[in-house]
Amino acid sequence: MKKKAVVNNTQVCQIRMQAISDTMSILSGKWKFHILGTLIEGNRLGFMDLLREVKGIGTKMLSKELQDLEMNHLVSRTVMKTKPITVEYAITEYGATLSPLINELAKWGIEYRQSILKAQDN
Amino acid sequence: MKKKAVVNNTQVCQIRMQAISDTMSILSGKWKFHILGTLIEGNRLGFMDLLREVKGIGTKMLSKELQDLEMNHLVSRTVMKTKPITVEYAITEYGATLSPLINELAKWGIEYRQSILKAQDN
DNA sequence: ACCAATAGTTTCTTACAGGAAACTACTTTC
DNA sequence: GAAAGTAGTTTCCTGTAAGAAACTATTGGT
Repeated sequence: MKKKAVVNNTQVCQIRMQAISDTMSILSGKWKFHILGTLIEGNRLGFMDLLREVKGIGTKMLSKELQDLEMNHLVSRTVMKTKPITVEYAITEYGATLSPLINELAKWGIEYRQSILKAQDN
Repeated sequence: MKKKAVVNNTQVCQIRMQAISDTMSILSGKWKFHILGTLIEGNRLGFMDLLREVKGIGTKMLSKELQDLEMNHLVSRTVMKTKPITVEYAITEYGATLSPLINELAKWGIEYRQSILKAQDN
């Protein structure tokens, strides 16, 4: 009798797994959370502002990541008719729905650090 | 007057960013969430069980990812004195603290799918 | 003796992510 | 007219993630 998968073959499980993959794929890469976090914090930033805020990122990556985020409607891009032209990036209403998730990530990471410190005290 | 970063230079912000990086680094890779989700669902699984449950993964990746998770105390590995030897992997108490985060990821992904379907109805 | 199942490790190869630096293009300021 | 600021793009290079396949090693079943 061959064994089969028994845990992960319920439909609810499949859908959840797929959903997690979707989310992670949209937020993949080294910089997405930094950019989103920065835009949630200080709304309406120019390209050069973001380049300064998101420490370590280069123009290529910033440009590419912003395009990804814009494509997924998490960030809006507005060209202003100033001279020289400036571009304003902002978090969208939809992008703001990521806040609880980002908070969970931050919360877990902070607690993780604390648990390591505690473990070292022994 | 040179512009400086103004949004992300508060200490709270720095700590949160670092925490998010920590979390993402611990959960990095294509398979971590699948493995953790599977172990949360069905506790105590053998290596071959996981190989069957986590669809698409190979032995090398499963082995490596389990080592990572064990190193970070999210998963426990117990060698049973059966013959032939079997190994039981289980989520730790600490690993279970990831549940809220995993739920948020799944929730957001499911809502994302629904928002795309709605947008197509227009 | 041979196959199947346990739990991995090792090797080889490929694809992609990401970084550095140079470049485009326009405008304002000195 | 040169420098500096706006917002990117392009090219070239490298390290790592990941997959496929073969291999080790032990034991049980027929």
